Amino acid sequence: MTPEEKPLNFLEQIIKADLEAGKYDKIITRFPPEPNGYLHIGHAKSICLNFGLAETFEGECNLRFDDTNPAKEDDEYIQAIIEDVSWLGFQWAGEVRYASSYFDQLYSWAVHLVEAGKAYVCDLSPDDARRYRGTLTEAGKNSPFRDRSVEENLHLLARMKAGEFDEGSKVLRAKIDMAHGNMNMRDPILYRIRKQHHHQTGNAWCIYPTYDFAHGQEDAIEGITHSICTLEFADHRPLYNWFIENLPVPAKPVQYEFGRLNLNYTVTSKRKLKQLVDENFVDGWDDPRMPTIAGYRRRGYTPASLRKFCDMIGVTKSDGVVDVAMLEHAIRDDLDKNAPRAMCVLKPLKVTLTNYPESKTETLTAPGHPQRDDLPMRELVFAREIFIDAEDFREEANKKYKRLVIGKRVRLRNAYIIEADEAVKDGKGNIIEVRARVIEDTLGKDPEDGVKAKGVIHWVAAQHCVDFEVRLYDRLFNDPAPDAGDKNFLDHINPESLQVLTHCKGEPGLSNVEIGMAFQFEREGYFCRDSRSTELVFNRTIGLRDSWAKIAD
RNA sequence: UGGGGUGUAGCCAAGCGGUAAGGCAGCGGGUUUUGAUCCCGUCAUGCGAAGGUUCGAAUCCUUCCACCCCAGCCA
Repeated sequence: MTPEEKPLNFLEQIIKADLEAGKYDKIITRFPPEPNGYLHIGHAKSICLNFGLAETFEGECNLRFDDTNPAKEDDEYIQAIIEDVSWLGFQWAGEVRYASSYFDQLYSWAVHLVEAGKAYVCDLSPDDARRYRGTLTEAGKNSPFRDRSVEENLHLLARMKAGEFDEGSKVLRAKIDMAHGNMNMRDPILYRIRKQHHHQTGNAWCIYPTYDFAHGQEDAIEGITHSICTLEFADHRPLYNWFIENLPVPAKPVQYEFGRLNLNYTVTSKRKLKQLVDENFVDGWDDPRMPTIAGYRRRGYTPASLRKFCDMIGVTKSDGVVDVAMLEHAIRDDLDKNAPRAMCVLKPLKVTLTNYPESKTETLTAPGHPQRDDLPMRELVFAREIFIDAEDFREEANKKYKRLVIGKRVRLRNAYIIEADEAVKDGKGNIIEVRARVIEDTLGKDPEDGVKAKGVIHWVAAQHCVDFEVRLYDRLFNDPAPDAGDKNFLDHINPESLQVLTHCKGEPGLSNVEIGMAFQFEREGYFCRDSRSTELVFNRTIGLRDSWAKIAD
């Protein structure tokens, strides 16, 4: 399907209609993360949505940190988030923005509500406040502090701001309706006392606005036209609108909600991801097994693959669970088209070519990519002793096995056909070497005797290869829904999510590749050079699709 | 017993009264010096259920059912 045929999602339909109706000259969206953790794949969906909408409709998208809770936030997260959004390939309009830079304005709007008799200082303790709030099916009751005079409220609010009260002793609440069916409308809290150092404003404040009181007003200040958030905020919308209607804001943004991304075999909850990091189940926020943008980056996923994935899954209001196979498809698709090929033997088994002279070597050339001639050719050295993968040899096998078997032939990728003669074993019966023969004149052609090779295997010359470590990553969880119901996600961590292989043997060209550089190790999968190791280490991004694996078992 | 939201194939998802797009996964076949890629074919008489309106319903109406979110001084 060509791009112009692609159906519009519900948000695109709304925006298109708004623009056609002349409601806006230009749309402005925003991506508003709280800097309390690293961004994960679910955020990637939101980023692609918000920035994508701005791109599609020639509008703008802001990057704004929703930093209203200093207790959970950290500057480290701000830097990481900025890097991740940039890496995905998006550019925000103007400078990075902070909710905290609007604190003065927010405070004066709080005063405005107090003056209008629409907000009051409440002394209820957190426990009492909960009791007064009622339940899902029973109305709450009014706080005994609800009818304080405007003057008293003004005075108390000023004293809260001045730091005269303890944390938890007072809050500022909107005066709406304690019997409302929507809990968010039962006199929601606007300000709470937090005597905390803030990463942006330092010690300037000891009261901080809540999400509800801050978010819509931030949107209004920035002239956001379409404020897009996830489904769980849908019942905050009436409150969002209440503030917009009761405050002298410079614009009237509208909130829309979409279904957040859920991925099977994956956990996407900042709290749980933080726990994996803090309790050392993984190596950090950018551990290649983490579903964080930083993790995918280090794993070898490309920005294009993540954007393609977000494009594939669509945007709707239904909450489903996307099959992680879709993500894997997106990265395979990108890397298949773009990653140069190389050969790497993961589990080396020596093969001696008995009819190939000991002193002889040949330099062979191989294409950088089978379907692309714009990628440079590579040079391979062929010699008497080579390594093949232990999995590619069996003393005997049935007809389905298309690799090296004694008495049978196999094609060495980009080189000769060989035929195996015998397996050499150690005292315990382990195969330690295979002795084989090169079939003459089979470089780029079939043997003259007409006996073709059944399969193709990869190899490297024993004296002309690079030795390095390879990290084989697999999914972090072995349960499709590790945190469903009352399951403990930690019980479903895949013990084989990381397998470290040392002394893997790669072709010579791999000796000096850039950090992050991606390759397809032919017949194995896609790998990229790890960004945190000074030594040569390759991370497996994803294996090749493997129909043999199904036949084999 | 409250409020909000969602139900189209194993999964994601088009569809907006004119007779069920597309992708992922799967299955079958072809090409192949990667058991990859690529190509071809196949995969919902059916749209949560039951009624109704209509020449015609996944689309409109009624009732019912299932699932998700909300009782933080988190976002």
